[in-house]
Amino acid sequence: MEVRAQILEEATRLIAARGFEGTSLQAVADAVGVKKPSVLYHFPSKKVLGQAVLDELLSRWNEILPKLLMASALTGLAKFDAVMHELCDFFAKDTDRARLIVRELLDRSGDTKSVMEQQVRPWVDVVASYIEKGQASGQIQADVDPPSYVLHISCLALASFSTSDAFNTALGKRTRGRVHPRAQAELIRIARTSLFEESYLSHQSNKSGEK
Amino acid sequence: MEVRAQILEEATRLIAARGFEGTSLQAVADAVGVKKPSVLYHFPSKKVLGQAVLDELLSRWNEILPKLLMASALTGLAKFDAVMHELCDFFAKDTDRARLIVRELLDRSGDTKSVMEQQVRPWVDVVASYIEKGQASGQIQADVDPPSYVLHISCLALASFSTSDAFNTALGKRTRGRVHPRAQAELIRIARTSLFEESYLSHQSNKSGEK
DNA sequence: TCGTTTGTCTACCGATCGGTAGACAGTGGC
DNA sequence: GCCACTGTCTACCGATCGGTAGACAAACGA
Repeated sequence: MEVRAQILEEATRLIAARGFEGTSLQAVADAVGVKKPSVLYHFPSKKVLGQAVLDELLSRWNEILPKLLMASALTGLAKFDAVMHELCDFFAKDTDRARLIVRELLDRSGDTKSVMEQQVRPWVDVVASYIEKGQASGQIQADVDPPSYVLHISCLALASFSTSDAFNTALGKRTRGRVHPRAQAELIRIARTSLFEESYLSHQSNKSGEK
Repeated sequence: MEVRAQILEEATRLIAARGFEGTSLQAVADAVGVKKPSVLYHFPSKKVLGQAVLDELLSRWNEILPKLLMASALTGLAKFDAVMHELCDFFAKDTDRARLIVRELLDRSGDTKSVMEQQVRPWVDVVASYIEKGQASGQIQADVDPPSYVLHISCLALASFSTSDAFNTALGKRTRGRVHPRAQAELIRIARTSLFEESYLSHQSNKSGEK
Protein backbone atom coordinates (compact mmCIF):
# COMPACT_ATOMS: atom_id res chain seq x y z
CA MET A 1 0.00 0.00 0.00
CA GLU A 2 3.03 2.21 0.42
CA VAL A 3 3.78 2.37 -3.31
CA ARG A 4 0.23 3.28 -4.22
CA ALA A 5 0.35 6.30 -1.92
CA GLN A 6 3.70 7.38 -3.38
CA ILE A 7 2.32 7.12 -6.91
CA LEU A 8 -0.66 9.26 -5.94
CA GLU A 9 1.63 11.80 -4.32
CA GLU A 10 4.06 12.10 -7.23
CA ALA A 11 1.23 12.15 -9.76
CA THR A 12 -0.39 15.00 -7.84
CA ARG A 13 2.85 16.95 -7.84
CA LEU A 14 3.53 16.36 -11.54
CA ILE A 15 0.00 17.01 -12.78
CA ALA A 16 -0.18 20.20 -10.74
CA ALA A 17 3.11 21.38 -12.23
CA ARG A 18 2.82 20.23 -15.84
CA GLY A 19 -0.85 19.40 -16.36
CA PHE A 20 -2.57 16.08 -17.04
CA GLU A 21 -1.64 15.96 -20.74
CA GLY A 22 1.89 17.09 -19.95
CA THR A 23 2.47 14.26 -17.45
CA SER A 24 3.31 10.77 -18.76
CA LEU A 25 2.94 7.55 -16.82
CA GLN A 26 6.65 7.05 -17.42
CA ALA A 27 7.41 10.32 -15.63
CA VAL A 28 5.27 9.28 -12.66
CA ALA A 29 6.95 5.87 -12.52
CA ASP A 30 10.42 7.46 -12.66
CA ALA A 31 9.51 9.91 -9.88
CA VAL A 32 8.41 7.06 -7.62
CA GLY A 33 11.27 4.79 -8.61
CA VAL A 34 9.26 1.92 -10.10
CA LYS A 35 8.53 0.73 -13.64
CA LYS A 36 5.53 1.87 -15.65
CA PRO A 37 3.49 -1.38 -15.40
CA SER A 38 3.65 -1.09 -11.60
CA VAL A 39 1.85 2.24 -11.88
CA LEU A 40 -0.78 0.62 -14.09
CA TYR A 41 -1.15 -2.20 -11.58
CA HIS A 42 -2.31 0.21 -8.85
CA PHE A 43 -4.27 2.48 -11.21
CA PRO A 44 -5.72 0.62 -14.20
CA SER A 45 -5.44 3.60 -16.55
CA LYS A 46 -4.05 7.11 -16.70
CA LYS A 47 -7.57 8.54 -16.55
CA VAL A 48 -8.25 6.63 -13.33
CA LEU A 49 -5.01 7.97 -11.84
CA GLY A 50 -5.97 11.52 -12.77
CA GLN A 51 -9.39 11.09 -11.23
CA ALA A 52 -7.85 9.60 -8.08
CA VAL A 53 -5.71 12.74 -7.74
CA LEU A 54 -8.84 14.89 -7.96
CA ASP A 55 -10.78 12.64 -5.58
CA GLU A 56 -7.96 12.92 -3.04
CA LEU A 57 -8.13 16.71 -3.35
CA LEU A 58 -11.90 16.69 -2.95
CA SER A 59 -11.73 14.55 0.18
CA ARG A 60 -9.19 16.95 1.72
CA TRP A 61 -11.58 19.78 0.92
CA ASN A 62 -14.48 17.93 2.51
CA GLU A 63 -12.39 17.64 5.67
CA ILE A 64 -12.34 21.39 6.19
CA LEU A 65 -15.77 22.17 4.74
CA PRO A 66 -17.49 21.57 8.09
CA LYS A 67 -15.01 23.89 9.80
CA LEU A 68 -15.81 26.49 7.15
CA LEU A 69 -19.55 26.65 7.51
CA MET A 70 -20.23 24.92 10.82
CA ALA A 71 -18.40 27.81 12.40
CA SER A 72 -21.98 28.98 12.48
CA ALA A 73 -21.74 30.03 16.08
CA LEU A 74 -19.83 33.04 14.77
CA THR A 75 -21.48 35.89 12.98
CA GLY A 76 -20.49 38.89 10.90
CA LEU A 77 -16.84 39.81 10.80
CA ALA A 78 -15.73 36.97 13.09
CA LYS A 79 -17.36 34.41 10.79
CA PHE A 80 -15.83 36.10 7.74
CA ASP A 81 -12.37 36.02 9.26
CA ALA A 82 -12.75 32.35 10.22
CA VAL A 83 -13.84 31.39 6.71
CA MET A 84 -11.10 33.35 4.96
CA HIS A 85 -8.53 31.97 7.38
CA GLU A 86 -9.55 28.38 6.69
CA LEU A 87 -9.71 29.02 2.94
CA CYS A 88 -6.22 30.51 2.79
CA ASP A 89 -4.85 27.80 5.07
CA PHE A 90 -6.24 25.10 2.82
CA PHE A 91 -4.35 26.37 -0.20
CA ALA A 92 -1.27 27.45 1.74
CA LYS A 93 -0.84 23.95 3.20
CA ASP A 94 -0.32 22.49 -0.26
CA THR A 95 0.30 24.81 -3.18
CA ASP A 96 -0.60 22.03 -5.62
CA ARG A 97 -4.24 22.25 -4.58
CA ALA A 98 -5.02 25.60 -6.19
CA ARG A 99 -3.08 24.63 -9.30
CA LEU A 100 -5.01 21.38 -9.68
CA ILE A 101 -8.37 23.12 -9.37
CA VAL A 102 -7.49 25.88 -11.83
CA ARG A 103 -6.18 23.32 -14.32
CA GLU A 104 -9.36 21.29 -13.95
CA LEU A 105 -11.48 24.39 -14.57
CA LEU A 106 -9.46 25.25 -17.68
CA ASP A 107 -9.09 21.75 -19.14
CA ARG A 108 -12.62 20.51 -18.62
CA SER A 109 -14.73 23.64 -18.48
CA GLY A 110 -17.50 21.77 -20.27
CA ASP A 111 -17.41 18.54 -18.27
CA THR A 112 -17.51 20.32 -14.93
CA LYS A 113 -21.01 21.65 -15.57
CA SER A 114 -22.79 19.02 -13.52
CA VAL A 115 -20.18 19.23 -10.75
CA MET A 116 -20.67 22.97 -10.66
CA GLU A 117 -24.43 22.72 -10.47
CA GLN A 118 -24.51 19.91 -7.93
CA GLN A 119 -21.48 20.60 -5.73
CA VAL A 120 -20.45 24.23 -6.01
CA ARG A 121 -23.68 26.08 -6.53
CA PRO A 122 -25.38 24.94 -3.30
CA TRP A 123 -22.29 26.01 -1.39
CA VAL A 124 -22.31 29.40 -3.12
CA ASP A 125 -26.01 29.80 -2.34
CA VAL A 126 -25.44 29.12 1.34
CA VAL A 127 -22.72 31.75 1.64
CA ALA A 128 -24.76 34.15 -0.50
CA SER A 129 -27.71 33.80 1.84
CA TYR A 130 -25.48 34.71 4.80
CA ILE A 131 -24.38 37.80 2.90
CA GLU A 132 -27.99 38.74 2.21
CA LYS A 133 -28.73 38.53 5.92
CA GLY A 134 -25.82 40.86 6.54
CA GLN A 135 -27.20 43.27 3.97
CA ALA A 136 -30.61 43.22 5.65
CA SER A 137 -29.02 44.07 8.99
CA GLY A 138 -26.87 46.80 7.48
CA GLN A 139 -23.50 45.19 8.25
CA ILE A 140 -22.82 44.42 4.61
CA GLN A 141 -22.82 46.86 1.72
CA ALA A 142 -26.16 46.93 -0.09
CA ASP A 143 -24.70 46.92 -3.60
CA VAL A 144 -22.82 43.66 -3.15
CA ASP A 145 -24.07 40.99 -5.58
CA PRO A 146 -23.78 38.02 -3.19
CA PRO A 147 -23.30 35.05 -5.57
CA SER A 148 -20.95 37.00 -7.83
CA TYR A 149 -19.00 38.19 -4.80
CA VAL A 150 -18.53 34.67 -3.47
CA LEU A 151 -17.30 33.32 -6.80
CA HIS A 152 -15.01 36.27 -7.43
CA ILE A 153 -13.33 35.94 -4.06
CA SER A 154 -12.99 32.19 -4.61
CA CYS A 155 -11.45 32.89 -8.02
CA LEU A 156 -9.14 35.46 -6.48
CA ALA A 157 -7.85 33.05 -3.87
CA LEU A 158 -7.47 30.24 -6.43
CA ALA A 159 -5.60 32.40 -8.94
CA SER A 160 -3.34 34.12 -6.43
CA PHE A 161 -2.32 30.86 -4.77
CA SER A 162 -1.97 28.88 -7.99
CA THR A 163 0.30 31.49 -9.55
CA SER A 164 2.11 32.30 -6.33
CA ASP A 165 5.59 31.80 -7.79
CA ALA A 166 5.08 34.22 -10.68
CA PHE A 167 3.12 36.44 -8.29
CA ASN A 168 6.03 36.75 -5.87
CA THR A 169 8.49 37.35 -8.68
CA ALA A 170 6.37 40.24 -9.95
CA LEU A 171 6.29 41.55 -6.39
CA GLY A 172 10.06 41.27 -6.15
CA LYS A 173 9.74 38.89 -3.20
CA ARG A 174 11.63 35.65 -2.92
CA THR A 175 9.01 33.76 -0.95
CA ARG A 176 9.10 30.58 -2.99
CA GLY A 177 6.29 28.10 -3.14
CA ARG A 178 3.77 30.06 -1.15
CA VAL A 179 1.98 33.39 -1.13
CA HIS A 180 3.89 36.13 0.61
CA PRO A 181 2.35 37.10 3.98
CA ARG A 182 1.78 40.68 2.85
CA ALA A 183 0.04 39.47 -0.30
CA GLN A 184 -2.18 37.14 1.72
CA ALA A 185 -3.06 39.93 4.11
CA GLU A 186 -3.95 42.14 1.15
CA LEU A 187 -6.15 39.40 -0.28
CA ILE A 188 -8.14 39.22 2.94
CA ARG A 189 -8.26 43.02 3.17
CA ILE A 190 -9.70 43.25 -0.37
CA ALA A 191 -12.34 40.66 0.43
CA ARG A 192 -13.29 42.28 3.74
CA THR A 193 -13.29 45.90 2.61
CA SER A 194 -15.41 45.16 -0.45
CA LEU A 195 -17.98 43.31 1.64
CA PHE A 196 -18.66 45.02 4.96
CA GLU A 197 -19.93 48.54 5.57
CA GLU A 198 -17.09 50.76 6.71
CA SER A 199 -19.11 51.84 9.74
CA TYR A 200 -19.45 48.20 10.82
CA LEU A 201 -15.74 47.54 10.34
CA SER A 202 -14.63 50.56 12.36
CA HIS A 203 -17.14 49.68 15.07
CA GLN A 204 -15.78 46.11 15.27
CA SER A 205 -12.17 47.23 15.37
CA ASN A 206 -12.96 49.71 18.13
CA LYS A 207 -14.65 46.96 20.11
CA SER A 208 -11.81 44.48 19.74
CA GLY A 209 -9.07 47.07 19.89
CA GLU A 210 -7.67 45.62 16.66
CA LYS A 211 -5.31 47.75 14.55
CA MET B 1 -0.35 34.42 -46.09
CA GLU B 2 -3.95 33.51 -45.53
CA VAL B 3 -3.20 29.97 -44.33
CA ARG B 4 -0.58 31.15 -41.85
CA ALA B 5 -3.11 33.44 -40.17
CA GLN B 6 -5.67 30.63 -40.02
CA ILE B 7 -3.13 28.29 -38.43
CA LEU B 8 -2.31 30.92 -35.82
CA GLU B 9 -6.00 31.47 -35.13
CA GLU B 10 -6.90 27.79 -34.76
CA ALA B 11 -3.77 27.10 -32.71
CA THR B 12 -4.73 29.93 -30.36
CA ARG B 13 -8.22 28.53 -29.95
CA LEU B 14 -7.03 24.97 -29.38
CA ILE B 15 -4.17 25.80 -27.01
CA ALA B 16 -6.45 28.05 -24.96
CA ALA B 17 -9.00 25.26 -24.71
CA ARG B 18 -6.80 22.18 -24.24
CA GLY B 19 -3.35 23.52 -23.35
CA PHE B 20 -0.08 23.38 -25.26
CA GLU B 21 0.68 19.76 -24.38
CA GLY B 22 -2.90 18.76 -25.09
CA THR B 23 -2.87 20.22 -28.60
CA SER B 24 -1.22 18.21 -31.40
CA LEU B 25 -0.03 19.63 -34.70
CA GLN B 26 -2.39 17.16 -36.35
CA ALA B 27 -5.34 18.71 -34.51
CA VAL B 28 -4.29 22.20 -35.64
CA ALA B 29 -3.90 21.01 -39.24
CA ASP B 30 -7.31 19.33 -39.18
CA ALA B 31 -8.94 22.47 -37.76
CA VAL B 32 -7.50 24.58 -40.57
CA GLY B 33 -8.14 21.98 -43.24
CA VAL B 34 -4.56 21.36 -44.34
CA LYS B 35 -2.04 18.56 -43.79
CA LYS B 36 0.45 18.54 -40.95
CA PRO B 37 3.58 19.37 -43.01
CA SER B 38 1.86 22.56 -44.19
CA VAL B 39 1.65 23.69 -40.58
CA LEU B 40 5.34 22.93 -40.14
CA TYR B 41 6.12 24.90 -43.30
CA HIS B 42 4.73 28.11 -41.78
CA PHE B 43 5.98 27.41 -38.26
CA PRO B 44 9.19 25.36 -38.20
CA SER B 45 8.34 23.62 -34.93
CA LYS B 46 5.53 23.25 -32.44
CA LYS B 47 7.44 25.36 -29.95
CA VAL B 48 7.69 28.20 -32.46
CA LEU B 49 3.96 27.97 -33.12
CA GLY B 50 3.24 28.14 -29.40
CA GLN B 51 5.51 31.16 -29.00
CA ALA B 52 3.85 32.85 -32.00
CA VAL B 53 0.49 32.44 -30.29
CA LEU B 54 1.87 34.14 -27.18
CA ASP B 55 3.59 36.87 -29.22
CA GLU B 56 0.31 37.61 -30.98
CA LEU B 57 -1.39 37.93 -27.60
CA LEU B 58 1.38 40.19 -26.31
CA SER B 59 1.13 42.49 -29.34
CA ARG B 60 -2.64 42.82 -28.82
CA TRP B 61 -1.93 43.74 -25.21
CA ASN B 62 0.63 46.32 -26.27
CA GLU B 63 -2.05 47.90 -28.44
CA ILE B 64 -4.21 48.80 -25.48
CA LEU B 65 -1.40 49.44 -22.98
CA PRO B 66 -1.07 53.09 -24.06
CA LYS B 67 -4.80 53.57 -23.65
CA LEU B 68 -4.51 52.08 -20.18
CA LEU B 69 -1.84 54.30 -18.72
CA MET B 70 -1.69 57.24 -21.15
CA ALA B 71 -5.16 58.03 -19.96
CA SER B 72 -3.04 60.06 -17.64
CA ALA B 73 -5.12 63.15 -18.15
CA LEU B 74 -7.61 61.48 -15.85
CA THR B 75 -7.12 61.19 -12.12
CA GLY B 76 -8.59 59.34 -9.19
CA LEU B 77 -11.84 57.50 -9.76
CA ALA B 78 -12.13 58.50 -13.44
CA LYS B 79 -8.70 57.00 -14.15
CA PHE B 80 -9.58 53.89 -12.19
CA ASP B 81 -12.79 53.41 -14.14
CA ALA B 82 -11.00 53.91 -17.45
CA VAL B 83 -8.32 51.35 -16.59
CA MET B 84 -10.76 48.74 -15.32
CA HIS B 85 -12.98 49.28 -18.36
CA GLU B 86 -10.10 48.74 -20.78
CA LEU B 87 -8.87 45.74 -18.82
CA CYS B 88 -12.26 44.02 -18.83
CA ASP B 89 -12.82 44.90 -22.49
CA PHE B 90 -9.49 43.33 -23.42
CA PHE B 91 -10.44 39.97 -21.95
CA ALA B 92 -14.11 40.20 -22.94
CA LYS B 93 -13.22 40.72 -26.62
CA ASP B 94 -11.54 37.33 -26.79
CA THR B 95 -12.09 34.86 -24.01
CA ASP B 96 -9.02 32.87 -25.13
CA ARG B 97 -6.73 35.63 -23.92
CA ALA B 98 -7.23 35.11 -20.20
CA ARG B 99 -7.04 31.33 -20.62
CA LEU B 100 -3.74 31.57 -22.50
CA ILE B 101 -2.17 33.79 -19.86
CA VAL B 102 -3.30 31.62 -16.96
CA ARG B 103 -2.05 28.48 -18.72
CA GLU B 104 1.27 30.16 -19.37
CA LEU B 105 1.57 31.12 -15.70
CA LEU B 106 0.77 27.55 -14.62
CA ASP B 107 2.85 25.68 -17.20
CA ARG B 108 5.99 27.76 -17.10
CA SER B 109 5.96 29.38 -13.68
CA GLY B 110 9.73 29.05 -13.58
CA ASP B 111 10.54 30.24 -17.09
CA THR B 112 8.42 33.36 -16.75
CA LYS B 113 10.70 34.78 -14.07
CA SER B 114 12.60 37.10 -16.37
CA VAL B 115 9.43 38.12 -18.19
CA MET B 116 7.89 38.94 -14.84
CA GLU B 117 10.83 40.99 -13.70
CA GLN B 118 11.35 42.83 -16.97
CA GLN B 119 7.83 43.24 -18.34
CA VAL B 120 5.30 42.96 -15.55
CA ARG B 121 7.03 44.43 -12.55
CA PRO B 122 7.69 47.89 -14.05
CA TRP B 123 4.04 48.08 -15.00
CA VAL B 124 2.99 47.06 -11.50
CA ASP B 125 5.33 49.66 -10.01
CA VAL B 126 3.83 52.42 -12.14
CA VAL B 127 0.28 51.62 -11.04
CA ALA B 128 1.45 51.15 -7.46
CA SER B 129 3.02 54.60 -7.47
CA TYR B 130 -0.30 56.11 -8.60
CA ILE B 131 -1.99 54.35 -5.73
CA GLU B 132 0.59 55.72 -3.29
CA LYS B 133 -0.15 59.22 -4.53
CA GLY B 134 -3.83 58.57 -3.91
CA GLN B 135 -2.98 57.42 -0.39
CA ALA B 136 -0.99 60.58 0.25
CA SER B 137 -3.91 62.73 -0.83
CA GLY B 138 -6.39 60.71 1.20
CA GLN B 139 -8.46 59.45 -1.72
CA ILE B 140 -7.24 55.88 -1.32
CA GLN B 141 -7.36 53.75 1.82
CA ALA B 142 -4.13 53.93 3.80
CA ASP B 143 -3.91 50.19 4.51
CA VAL B 144 -3.86 49.18 0.86
CA ASP B 145 -0.62 47.40 -0.05
CA PRO B 146 -0.23 48.89 -3.55
CA PRO B 147 1.80 46.23 -5.40
CA SER B 148 -0.13 43.36 -3.83
CA TYR B 149 -3.40 45.10 -4.65
CA VAL B 150 -2.47 45.54 -8.32
CA LEU B 151 -1.46 41.89 -8.71
CA HIS B 152 -4.48 40.56 -6.85
CA ILE B 153 -6.91 42.55 -9.00
CA SER B 154 -5.05 41.39 -12.12
CA CYS B 155 -5.29 37.81 -10.88
CA LEU B 156 -8.96 38.28 -10.12
CA ALA B 157 -9.73 39.52 -13.64
CA LEU B 158 -7.62 36.79 -15.21
CA ALA B 159 -9.19 34.00 -13.19
CA SER B 160 -12.77 35.19 -13.51
CA PHE B 161 -12.54 35.63 -17.27
CA SER B 162 -10.56 32.46 -17.93
CA THR B 163 -13.06 30.33 -16.01
CA SER B 164 -16.10 32.27 -17.18
CA ASP B 165 -17.96 29.18 -18.40
CA ALA B 166 -17.69 27.32 -15.12
CA PHE B 167 -18.23 30.63 -13.33
CA ASN B 168 -21.55 31.25 -15.06
CA THR B 169 -22.68 27.70 -14.48
CA ALA B 170 -22.03 28.08 -10.77
CA LEU B 171 -24.00 31.32 -10.89
CA GLY B 172 -26.86 29.56 -12.66
CA LYS B 173 -26.54 31.93 -15.61
CA ARG B 174 -26.43 30.77 -19.22
CA THR B 175 -24.21 33.54 -20.56
CA ARG B 176 -21.88 31.32 -22.54
CA GLY B 177 -18.38 32.30 -23.50
CA ARG B 178 -18.20 35.55 -21.60
CA VAL B 179 -18.53 36.89 -18.09
CA HIS B 180 -22.07 37.75 -17.10
CA PRO B 181 -22.68 41.54 -16.93
CA ARG B 182 -23.62 41.35 -13.24
CA ALA B 183 -20.45 39.40 -12.47
CA GLN B 184 -18.30 41.92 -14.33
CA ALA B 185 -19.98 44.80 -12.49
CA GLU B 186 -19.29 43.02 -9.20
CA LEU B 187 -15.64 42.56 -10.17
CA ILE B 188 -15.26 46.29 -10.73
CA ARG B 189 -17.16 47.05 -7.53
CA ILE B 190 -14.84 44.80 -5.50
CA ALA B 191 -11.78 46.49 -6.99
CA ARG B 192 -13.14 50.01 -6.45
CA THR B 193 -14.55 49.52 -2.97
CA SER B 194 -11.38 47.89 -1.67
CA LEU B 195 -9.24 50.74 -3.03
CA PHE B 196 -10.85 54.15 -2.50
CA GLU B 197 -11.90 55.78 0.73
CA GLU B 198 -15.65 55.61 1.15
CA SER B 199 -15.79 59.36 1.75
CA TYR B 200 -14.08 59.95 -1.61
CA LEU B 201 -16.43 57.56 -3.43
CA SER B 202 -19.59 59.12 -2.01
CA HIS B 203 -18.24 62.58 -2.75
CA GLN B 204 -17.56 61.58 -6.39
CA SER B 205 -20.97 59.97 -6.85
CA ASN B 206 -22.66 63.05 -5.43
CA LYS B 207 -20.75 65.22 -7.88
CA SER B 208 -21.53 63.13 -10.96
CA GLY B 209 -25.02 62.18 -9.84
CA GLU B 210 -24.12 58.57 -10.52
CA LYS B 211 -26.21 55.80 -8.97
C1' DT C 1 10.26 30.39 -72.49
C1' DC C 2 12.81 28.86 -68.72
C1' DG C 3 14.52 28.76 -63.92
C1' DT C 4 13.30 29.97 -59.29
C1' DT C 5 10.47 30.48 -55.59
C1' DT C 6 6.43 29.39 -52.83
C1' DG C 7 3.39 26.37 -50.85
C1' DT C 8 1.12 21.93 -50.37
C1' DC C 9 1.24 17.39 -50.57
C1' DT C 10 2.44 11.89 -49.78
C1' DA C 11 5.36 8.94 -47.48
C1' DC C 12 8.12 8.10 -44.01
C1' DC C 13 11.27 8.50 -39.60
C1' DG C 14 12.49 7.49 -34.63
C1' DA C 15 10.63 8.41 -30.16
C1' DT C 16 7.22 8.19 -26.98
C1' DC C 17 2.55 7.55 -25.72
C1' DG C 18 -0.98 4.51 -22.90
C1' DG C 19 -1.66 -0.11 -22.22
C1' DT C 20 -1.09 -5.61 -22.24
C1' DA C 21 0.94 -10.39 -21.64
C1' DG C 22 3.20 -13.15 -19.04
C1' DA C 23 7.33 -14.59 -16.26
C1' DC C 24 8.85 -14.45 -11.67
C1' DA C 25 9.58 -13.78 -6.67
C1' DG C 26 7.75 -13.38 -2.22
C1' DT C 27 4.10 -14.45 1.27
C1' DG C 28 0.72 -16.12 3.34
C1' DG C 29 -3.02 -20.10 4.68
C1' DC C 30 -3.87 -24.95 4.80
C1' DG D 1 4.71 -29.16 0.49
C1' DC D 2 1.55 -26.76 -2.15
C1' DC D 3 -1.43 -23.48 -4.00
C1' DA D 4 -3.31 -18.93 -4.40
C1' DC D 5 -2.50 -14.24 -4.15
C1' DT D 6 0.10 -9.97 -4.47
C1' DG D 7 3.17 -7.03 -6.54
C1' DT D 8 6.96 -6.01 -9.66
C1' DC D 9 9.24 -6.82 -13.47
C1' DT D 10 10.83 -7.51 -18.90
C1' DA D 11 9.20 -7.43 -23.34
C1' DC D 12 6.15 -6.02 -26.36
C1' DC D 13 1.84 -3.83 -28.84
C1' DG D 14 -0.50 -0.38 -31.99
C1' DA D 15 -1.24 4.48 -32.11
C1' DT D 16 0.25 8.89 -32.13
C1' DC D 17 3.70 12.27 -31.34
C1' DG D 18 6.86 16.08 -33.58
C1' DG D 19 9.50 16.41 -37.50
C1' DT D 20 11.88 15.38 -42.36
C1' DA D 21 12.54 14.24 -47.42
C1' DG D 22 11.25 14.97 -51.56
C1' DA D 23 7.72 15.06 -55.42
C1' DC D 24 4.80 18.24 -57.51
C1' DA D 25 2.14 22.21 -59.15
C1' DA D 26 1.21 27.01 -59.50
C1' DA D 27 3.02 31.63 -59.75
C1' DC D 28 6.62 34.75 -60.83
C1' DG D 29 10.69 37.27 -62.82
C1' DA D 30 13.89 37.69 -66.46
